[in-house]
Amino acid sequence: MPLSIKYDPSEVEDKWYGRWLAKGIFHGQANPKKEPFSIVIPPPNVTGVLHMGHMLNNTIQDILVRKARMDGKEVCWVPGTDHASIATEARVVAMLRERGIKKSDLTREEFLAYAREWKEKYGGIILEQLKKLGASCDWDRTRFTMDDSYYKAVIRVFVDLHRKGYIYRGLRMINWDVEAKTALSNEEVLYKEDGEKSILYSVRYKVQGAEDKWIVIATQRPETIMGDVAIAVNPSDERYRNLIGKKALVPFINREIPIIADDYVDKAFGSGCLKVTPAHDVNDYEIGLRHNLPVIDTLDEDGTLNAKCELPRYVGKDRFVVRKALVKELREAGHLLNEEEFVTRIGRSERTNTVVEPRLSLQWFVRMKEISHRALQAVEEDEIKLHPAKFKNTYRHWMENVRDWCISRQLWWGHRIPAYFYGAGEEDFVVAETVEEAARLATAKAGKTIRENDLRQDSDVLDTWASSWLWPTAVFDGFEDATFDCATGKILRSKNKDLDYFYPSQVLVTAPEILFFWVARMIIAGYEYMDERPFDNVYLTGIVRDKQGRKMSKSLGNSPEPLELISTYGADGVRTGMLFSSPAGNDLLFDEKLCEQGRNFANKIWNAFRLVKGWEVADLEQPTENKRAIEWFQSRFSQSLAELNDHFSKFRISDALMTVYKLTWDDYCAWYLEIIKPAFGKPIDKVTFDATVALFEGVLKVLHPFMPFITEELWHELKDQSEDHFLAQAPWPTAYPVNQEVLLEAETAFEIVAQVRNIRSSNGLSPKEQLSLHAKEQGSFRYFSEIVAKLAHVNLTGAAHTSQHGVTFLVGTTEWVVPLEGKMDMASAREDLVKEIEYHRGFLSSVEKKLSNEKFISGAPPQVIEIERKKKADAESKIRMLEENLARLTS
RNA sequence: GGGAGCUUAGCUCAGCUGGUUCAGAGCAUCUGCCUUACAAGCAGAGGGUCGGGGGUUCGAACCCCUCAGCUCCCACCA
Repeated sequence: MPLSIKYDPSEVEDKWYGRWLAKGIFHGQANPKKEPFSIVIPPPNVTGVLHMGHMLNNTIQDILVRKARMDGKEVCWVPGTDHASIATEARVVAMLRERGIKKSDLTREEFLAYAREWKEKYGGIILEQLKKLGASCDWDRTRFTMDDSYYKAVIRVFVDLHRKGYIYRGLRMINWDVEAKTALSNEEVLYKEDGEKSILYSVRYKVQGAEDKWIVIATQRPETIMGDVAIAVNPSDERYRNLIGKKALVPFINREIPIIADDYVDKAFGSGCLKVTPAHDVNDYEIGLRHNLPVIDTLDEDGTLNAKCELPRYVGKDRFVVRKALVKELREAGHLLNEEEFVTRIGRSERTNTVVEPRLSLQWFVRMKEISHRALQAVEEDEIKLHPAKFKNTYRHWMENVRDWCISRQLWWGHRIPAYFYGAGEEDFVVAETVEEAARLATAKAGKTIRENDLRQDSDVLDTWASSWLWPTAVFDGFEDATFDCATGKILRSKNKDLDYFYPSQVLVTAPEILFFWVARMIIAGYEYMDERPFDNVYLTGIVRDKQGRKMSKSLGNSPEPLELISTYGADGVRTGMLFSSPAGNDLLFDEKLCEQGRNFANKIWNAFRLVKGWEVADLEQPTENKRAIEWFQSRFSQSLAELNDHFSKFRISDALMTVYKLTWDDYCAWYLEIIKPAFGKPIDKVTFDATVALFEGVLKVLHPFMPFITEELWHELKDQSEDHFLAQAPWPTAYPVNQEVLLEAETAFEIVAQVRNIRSSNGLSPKEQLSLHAKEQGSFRYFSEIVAKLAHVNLTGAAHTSQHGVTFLVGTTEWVVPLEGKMDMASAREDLVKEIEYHRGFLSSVEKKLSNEKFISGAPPQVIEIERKKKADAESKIRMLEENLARLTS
């Protein structure tokens, strides 16, 4: 059956993926005879679907992993998913809302049952999609951050860090949704692009102890003035310097508050005076801490004012109602001096669209400074290398300014904080892995019997990153009872074979935007629990954007559907397409044309295969040019291989692909196959054929990490391999001896061929027309005369007759002539010569200028001067030749 | 506001320690080809004052200063 002219990936891909899986070649396990190579996948959100970012990220991981497998390493790429508490909970809430169910009407257990149902339904999708891409993960090891063992690990770590004093409970301003009566994460607070219109009110406060002296503040929240505890001015503000240290009176309630100085205040904004309300503003809270001010919380959790506002007429009324009424009162009392419209950024709840209220509450924190200095050092000293290295700066800056990490989230979907309360006091709690243990500890702490039923577990869950930061160890069950020493809080790696063997992993491939959220914290946890870095290298990919440079997003609708791309262009085509323009750390401006280029490349390989496969092999003598071609390609292949290995070692994956691309297309197809290709219908000699297949095999091998499917298919077709012997497991090729002389001569020969083709093209001569070619000097070729003759369709003849009309060209310093009696376009030949002479004259004069510069002669090293002298001599002789030719053409 | 980075061909990017592997690659463009593996292709060609200005040096895409533009991260203005 004749082979199709086009490569069809559809059947090929599923076939080979199935066979690889069936044979278990992606599974890795401790093997002391081999070097380990492991990667842990950045776990995608469990309910997520594959997007272009995943495609890029996982393609890179797969390339690295497949290369390592061919390098003979014991490879383990651990896949899995993240429970993604906020994202998943939000989606479950939305799903319930569609069904007419409100989260607030459900108990925690009911809600979690829905969430689990959701997870079961959608949880595996993204991993199945990764298989379509060809991802060679060790699927037997698939993990989920809320698997029982993983859950236990997270809780164990919380307990351990608390015991070590790294976790504490503290006050923190959070975003509060007064309608849903719940805290919101930053991600759930939305800001309108251009802000929202609001009114800035100027309100006067009486200065204590001075007749008719007032201080004017600007606020957009007059309803909070009863919570004021100070007025702040900038210390360098001359206008108010004499007021610092005095007191002011809050309107209506006449509470005394100090006038203080703080750098935070912007002299130019409003009146330059800021009312400080620590309970209702983050910055005010910070100022309050600095100046030791009290906190007066005048708002209840439903957004109404409480008794602390000291104005009974407003207690129980909504903050916006109060604002309106209070503005009226202020105006009537003459305290309102000005109202102006201005645009401000107001946060609204993603869930209820209500204006978010900053609110103080008790949260759990990790002390980051204390726990993170080894992690900073590790990157500083290149114990962990970032690629590209420019991210070191960003990393350092963050680590040096790291703030305590708030790890509690007011959600249900996640790891529930293992703190158990037994009394009303702030300190009446214990932290324990189990409720039994908690009861025991509580009894001891309280000094009286506390039963499990008397305990209330903290209702919050942990930040998602407080589970995923354990990923590199937890996926290997590092925190299981048998290997975790609860007394020291260290993992005993010798008791866990897999962990001992595969940790640390060789590389982590992820996006720079989670360098801090995730990468830095994994490093911290790695040192804390393993006493060792979690990975040797971090490869940071860019963001996938569209052609116009916009981030790909659902709402813009500019993100292609990955699976459709795969079915249109083939997985190999999409993989290479994504990598054609994707150096580490650079954003990828995605264009479907790149996938098209990838598909075309696959097709090119396919057709090379068709050509070779179609040859009839005969027991002939091997033509010289074939022998030379084989020698040359072996050297060329080895050169590329060295380049390729170098690129891989530096994680320059795009460059590696480009090397393979050019080796395949230019060197193997365009030059090598064209040289050895027998005339139509003629057989090829066996020696050449066998060598060609062997060389093809080498090309397929280096292509395989990038294009696993087509290469596996062709490898089997080409060599009749047994079905359960895979290219995916074949050893990476080794270099042939490199013959520099052959390489150099090939370069010259190919340039001559191109020059002759150019002459045909500019003189309108057919490629088939036999021409002759000769050098001005003898003995120009040692190996390549037959090859030039074949490719350029020329007869190589002896020295030129100077009288002949012909086109000449220079390659290196040798002059070549193609006699074209009567067939040539004299005018254009002359024009070309004149242009070339001009160019060389210009070049010559710049060299001469350099050489006549006294300072250059005395300052530059001798070899540089020597090079310049040679340039001068070469240019002069070229000009001489060209001028002679021009004279001949003109005569 | 604090920090980091970028600017080289129409586009996306290489360019390591300052000098012949220095001005490159892929794509796109233009010209000619349906030449028996491939038009998803073949052959050939054109294209850049290395963001502007200044400096250091015998010599600068590369080092320093400065201006302009862009991008990202963190904190966010009562």
